[in-house]
Amino acid sequence: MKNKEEKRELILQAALRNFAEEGFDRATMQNIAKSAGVGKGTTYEYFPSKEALFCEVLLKGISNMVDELTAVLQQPGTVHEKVERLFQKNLEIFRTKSDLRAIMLNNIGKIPADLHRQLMEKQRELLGTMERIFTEAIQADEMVDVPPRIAAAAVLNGLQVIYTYQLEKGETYESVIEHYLKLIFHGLDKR
Amino acid sequence: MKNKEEKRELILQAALRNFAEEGFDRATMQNIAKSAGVGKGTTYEYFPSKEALFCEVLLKGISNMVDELTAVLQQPGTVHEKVERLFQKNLEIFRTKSDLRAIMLNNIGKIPADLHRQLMEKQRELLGTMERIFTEAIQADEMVDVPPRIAAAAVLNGLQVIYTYQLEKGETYESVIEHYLKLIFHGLDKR
Amino acid sequence: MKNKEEKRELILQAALRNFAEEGFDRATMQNIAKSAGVGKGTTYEYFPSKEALFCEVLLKGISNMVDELTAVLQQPGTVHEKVERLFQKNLEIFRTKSDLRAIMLNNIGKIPADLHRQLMEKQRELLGTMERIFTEAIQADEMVDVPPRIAAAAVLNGLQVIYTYQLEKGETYESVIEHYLKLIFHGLDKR
Amino acid sequence: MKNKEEKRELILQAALRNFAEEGFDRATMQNIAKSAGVGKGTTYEYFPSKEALFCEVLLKGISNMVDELTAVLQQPGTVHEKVERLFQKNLEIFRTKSDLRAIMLNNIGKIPADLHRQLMEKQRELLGTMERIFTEAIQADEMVDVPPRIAAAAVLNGLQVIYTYQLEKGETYESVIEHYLKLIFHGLDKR
DNA sequence: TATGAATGAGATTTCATTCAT
DNA sequence: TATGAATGAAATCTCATTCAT
Repeated sequence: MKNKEEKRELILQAALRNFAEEGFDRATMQNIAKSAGVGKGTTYEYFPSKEALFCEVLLKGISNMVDELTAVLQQPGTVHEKVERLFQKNLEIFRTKSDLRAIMLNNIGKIPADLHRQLMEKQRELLGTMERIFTEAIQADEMVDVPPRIAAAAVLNGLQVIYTYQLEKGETYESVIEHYLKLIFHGLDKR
Repeated sequence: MKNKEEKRELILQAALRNFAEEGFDRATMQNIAKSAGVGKGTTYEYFPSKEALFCEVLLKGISNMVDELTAVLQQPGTVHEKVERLFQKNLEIFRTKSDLRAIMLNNIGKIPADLHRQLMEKQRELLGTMERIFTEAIQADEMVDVPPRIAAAAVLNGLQVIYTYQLEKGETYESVIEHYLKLIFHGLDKR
Repeated sequence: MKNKEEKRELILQAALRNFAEEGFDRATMQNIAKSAGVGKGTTYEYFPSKEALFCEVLLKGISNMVDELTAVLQQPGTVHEKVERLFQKNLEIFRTKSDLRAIMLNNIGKIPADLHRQLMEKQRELLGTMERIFTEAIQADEMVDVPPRIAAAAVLNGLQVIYTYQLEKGETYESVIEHYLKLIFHGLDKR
Repeated sequence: MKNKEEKRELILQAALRNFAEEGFDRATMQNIAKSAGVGKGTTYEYFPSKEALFCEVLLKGISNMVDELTAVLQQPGTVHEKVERLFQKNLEIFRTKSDLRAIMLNNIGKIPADLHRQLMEKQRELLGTMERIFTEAIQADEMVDVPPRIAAAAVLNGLQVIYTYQLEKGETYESVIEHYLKLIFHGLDKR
């Protein structure tokens, strides 16, 4: 017999898959339970409602993701190195956690205000970290003097390109990122 | 008495509002009809199904939006001017067409394959226009030599910042855009 | 412009076809009107309701059918000849008025009590005619002495065989009827 | 608490009654559920759709009926005895299973092609049994030499008389059957 | 008189949630 | 604790009928 924590985790993972594939409304507790290999009623022993389950899936997933991104930013190095590692980690997440991103993309409107606040808070954490790095870099004369918060937002927003960009023949995500980073650091204008 | 085209438009607008506020699944034909000031059955006189209505709302909205953005890119000017106008038009759309964006954000998963293809096509049009502008600018030695498609994707992706950025005290979207454009053209690195 | 009676007839015929193909519930006034080449509202100028239209279609059709069958019974001849003509006329009706029979088969339950009474009355007329013929034949010692009403019911019931019998290779309805008549007159027992 | 099989049976019986009284289209799952003493959703736990429920009701009922009729034909005896028992069993069914017949009469058009094939197959079984009996009887010189299949169809068709015949004062179904059988065996002609 | 746009009652079906076992 | 049978609210869609033109 599995212990409680393991079964809880099983349900969370099954929910992640189902919400990703079907979206919040179309995913059913029935299927989530079946995916998890438990009875329908059992899910309600661990989570009080479908919405609560959804929230936990999302909060946990996003938190992990943000934590991973934050971690690479906090490793020592230049701004260049940090941003580059950020994009590489982002690619890794894109490749390994498609479920989470699918949920994010399709269910933003289903997120209760309460959870939304928590999620924004998490995101702001990452933005804050990025901003701090830029502030220091500006002070250290390591980069151009732009409002660091806007720069941080711009770079973080750039992480999304990978989710919409259609690879051309011969391109790899790695090569795209390489060019993308060049743009971020050099800009469009010639020097 | 309104004529048929006007009533159709009325329903489309009511649907836009409802889909934006509730998402596809939660929005009900009942409410859309009430919003439009018509009976439930009447909506079915104009649109064969909820999905068909949804598709038309989306296709029409996105098409208009892309057309507007494309239009400003095609007015004469330097790359600088074009990209700047693009961001300003984007801000204008953001301020006037929040409903459409809300639908886009929350219902990607509900978009039928058929419509999805049409939408991607529209989006590719815009990307293509941007890419062509960059290609010419590179040939004219007006901008740095990066793969123009990637640059185009980067700039277009940048349009989304406005939808997530949280204004600080004293900031306006106009000032944010100003800094943002500076980043796009100059990059983070000092010269 | 057609006159009123012609348009009425047009609607009745369209209704006959539609009720036959779809059954009472599935047939729609919309389609009936379209089949008749008139507007939806127009049908209501001629018939107060869907049910009323259905009743008139049925009553008219059955009345015609019974009248045709009655007519052949009233032509002079022996019992043999009359019953034989009855079956032949029945075959003719089967071949030319499949719509009416389709309605009869599938919509008995939809027939309002009021119409049902009228229909039974019509049927009883035919039964009565047949019964009278048998009564006379018995008195004339032309046929065996059985309760003429039961004999009449048996023969009339026999008319239905044609609607369920599946022809074998080489058989024709004509040949089936020939054997069938032999049975009616001679019975199963050897003599 | 009833077990699953019993509840299933309860719903089937409620459906039988409702389909008989209202016809397929007018009968509602709501009412069927109420008749069965269960909730609306419960019916869908046992039958995937209204149509599936209808099919099962019909197939089960007809199968039972045909099996009962077949059984009496297979008991030993002369052709006379067999046909007589057939009519008596038919009367018994008529008296005890009016619901089923009502459905048959009023909903032929609602029967899905798939079920229709199964039903015809069942009916053909009975026709085949009857035909075989007649074939043997003819070979044994026990009855007149008519195509046995036609004779079988005629006799089986005769079973329906009971569903349309209106009893006169002083008549009973038993007496009607008695005369009817006489007709089948002796025919109308005098000897 | 002829029309068809407008309507809303009503049907089937889904599924989150409860609760007896 | 774990289960799944039972439930009914709610959503989409159909169509007879009305009525303004």
